[in-house]
Amino acid sequence: MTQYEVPTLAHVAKLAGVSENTVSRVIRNKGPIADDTRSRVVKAIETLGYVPNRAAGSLASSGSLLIGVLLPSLSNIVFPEVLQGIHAALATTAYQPMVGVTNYDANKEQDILSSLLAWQPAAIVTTGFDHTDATRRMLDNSRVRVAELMDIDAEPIDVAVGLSHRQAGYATARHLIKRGYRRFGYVGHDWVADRRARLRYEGLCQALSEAGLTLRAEQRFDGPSSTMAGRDTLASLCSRAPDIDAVVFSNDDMAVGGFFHCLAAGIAVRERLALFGFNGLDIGQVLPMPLSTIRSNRFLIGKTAVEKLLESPTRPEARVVVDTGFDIIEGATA
Amino acid sequence: MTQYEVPTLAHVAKLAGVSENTVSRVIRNKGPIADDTRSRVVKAIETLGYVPNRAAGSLASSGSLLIGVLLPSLSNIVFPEVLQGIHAALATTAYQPMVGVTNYDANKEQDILSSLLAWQPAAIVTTGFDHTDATRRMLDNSRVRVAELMDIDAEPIDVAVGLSHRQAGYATARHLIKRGYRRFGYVGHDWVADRRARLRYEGLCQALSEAGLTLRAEQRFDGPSSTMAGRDTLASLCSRAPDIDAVVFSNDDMAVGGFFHCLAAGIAVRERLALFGFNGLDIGQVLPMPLSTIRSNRFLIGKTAVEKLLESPTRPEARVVVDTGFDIIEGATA
DNA sequence: GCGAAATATGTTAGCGCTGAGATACCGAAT
DNA sequence: ATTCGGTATCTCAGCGCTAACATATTTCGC
Repeated sequence: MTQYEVPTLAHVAKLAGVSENTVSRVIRNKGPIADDTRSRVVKAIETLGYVPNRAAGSLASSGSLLIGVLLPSLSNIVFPEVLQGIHAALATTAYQPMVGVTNYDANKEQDILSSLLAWQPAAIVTTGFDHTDATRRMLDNSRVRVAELMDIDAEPIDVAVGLSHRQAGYATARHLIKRGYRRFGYVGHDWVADRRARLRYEGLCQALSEAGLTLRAEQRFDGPSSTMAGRDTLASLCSRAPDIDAVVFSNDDMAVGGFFHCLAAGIAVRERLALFGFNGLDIGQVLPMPLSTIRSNRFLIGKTAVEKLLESPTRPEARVVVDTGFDIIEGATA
Repeated sequence: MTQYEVPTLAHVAKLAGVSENTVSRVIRNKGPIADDTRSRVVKAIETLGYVPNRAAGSLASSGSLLIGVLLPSLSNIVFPEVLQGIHAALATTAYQPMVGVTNYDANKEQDILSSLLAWQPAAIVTTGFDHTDATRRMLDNSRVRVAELMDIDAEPIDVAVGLSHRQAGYATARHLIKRGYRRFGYVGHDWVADRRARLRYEGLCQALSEAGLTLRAEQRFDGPSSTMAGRDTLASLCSRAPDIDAVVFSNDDMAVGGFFHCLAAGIAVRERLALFGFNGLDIGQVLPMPLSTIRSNRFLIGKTAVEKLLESPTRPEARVVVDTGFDIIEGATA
């Protein structure tokens, strides 16, 4: 080995005085190895600073220790949290995640998926059920395990882990009705991209309708959710419908923005106008009045998904749906 | 090809009636190809649903289109933003990022780095200058390109992209002094992990000292930064040192928490107590009073780093330092 | 109209590793 | 002693692709 050559298995094998295959087995902890041999090999690896070439390994074994992860966005803190759960579940294993960001675009998802599949991942973790036909076909052909996260309101390809957003919306309305609110408003964001926000909205409307109520006013910001969008959209809603007594927001980011609007406009939160979010983000719970909202267990969703996937290398007969549930956080704003 | 076999180059080549190499060249857009041949190949690829095996490609060409990314955390929104910049710069290329999360732990960074290097990435993007010796050695041996992000207050391995945190701290103090504040407090978080927070602190102290001032009181939360930590730590600082007129926070998360404390405790922000953060996060700018802070250009840092790395596949002679700068956001809290 | 350059494609030898099977050695049971 | 099963190791082909070179065909300058 010259000074400028990256060491390979062969170099390690030669230095340790064993065959390449033996080195390989030491590294992968596979098959019986004499203690003496093992320590010689380990020493050789350290001496050379050998780093295995996984491309070669993956090629030879036609498989890899990669988990492909497809997330719609990283600016919405919810998804980094899911990713943390995924990392947590993988921490004790030899698997590594490989992350792609789709910007809520099914075609982009398809592109990224194909480049992820090119690495022969052991499994794919993706978000929601909105996939192109080509995406579904690729997933089927590759026969990798697939987890679809966040949502359980549809039939999964293999595993789904999440919560029923429809039920969450429904529960929101029931909770607010029980607390005496009657004149409801809704502040949302672009739900072409965010199908789950729409499901919550539908659940909300259904519960209202069952109680003989309707939304007095609603307004959707035409773009992704953000605190600023929540603040401005609530401002606009209030000027159009000053008589509402409770506003449901599409999520906590929007709701926190709404809270700031109330603060600036001198609207007494809860007494004059109740605010309700979704997600249970930290930021909502640190407000001078903790935000009333629903906790979705993002970390748990990521973690559970990976655990389920690693249970078996091949798809089981039956599809699996894991409901990670949700809790109402009473808070002080509704 | 039987029904349950994944198609390879050979299958495509046979179907299109050309050699494997020709197919490979069509896929990689390399070398001259007759239009007629190209379309036959493309059609064959589509017919078979062929997905190239990158492990094989990477092995054959001893290189890959991967960029290894090492981030200390995903819960601090700053890093997802950097990652977005990285994604943005890669979007027009065939490169893919492969992300690892180190939890601010240099040993974990080392472990993850070695598994990233096992995929023969074209470049590594990491955070800060705190690496173990083994990490430095691995990076040197592999001779991949390396970008160290966020910070430019030390000598980089190859490329550094970020801002001078020392100067940012210094500028904070100068700004506040100019506005008439004299009795300073500091609220921070665990800076064993977050070296950059400490650099800002040092710059701050230096500027104060040059102006004949000192920190009247300071308190550090023993854990990662968060809104809640900021709120509670400011509360504690205020009870110990009620006479201060300005508080510098280690970052915006902490500062927003501080703002909430003032709100809840009825402290008039700016009139009685000025608040100053760092980062220029959205959340700070949506408060009823926009937070006075310093904008660090996270997205730009990620984007620039990737652009610099892709300029050349090998390390240039001279090390490169890109200062993405910072701006003072005047805001309304200081 | 001939050689040189440009264009288009084919051939071959690995890249570094792992799976399958072969081999060698040992102690225990017959 | 012979067989046997277990343990430890080796041999070797080949995963799917690409680099390098070889070959064929066309184009063009003069």
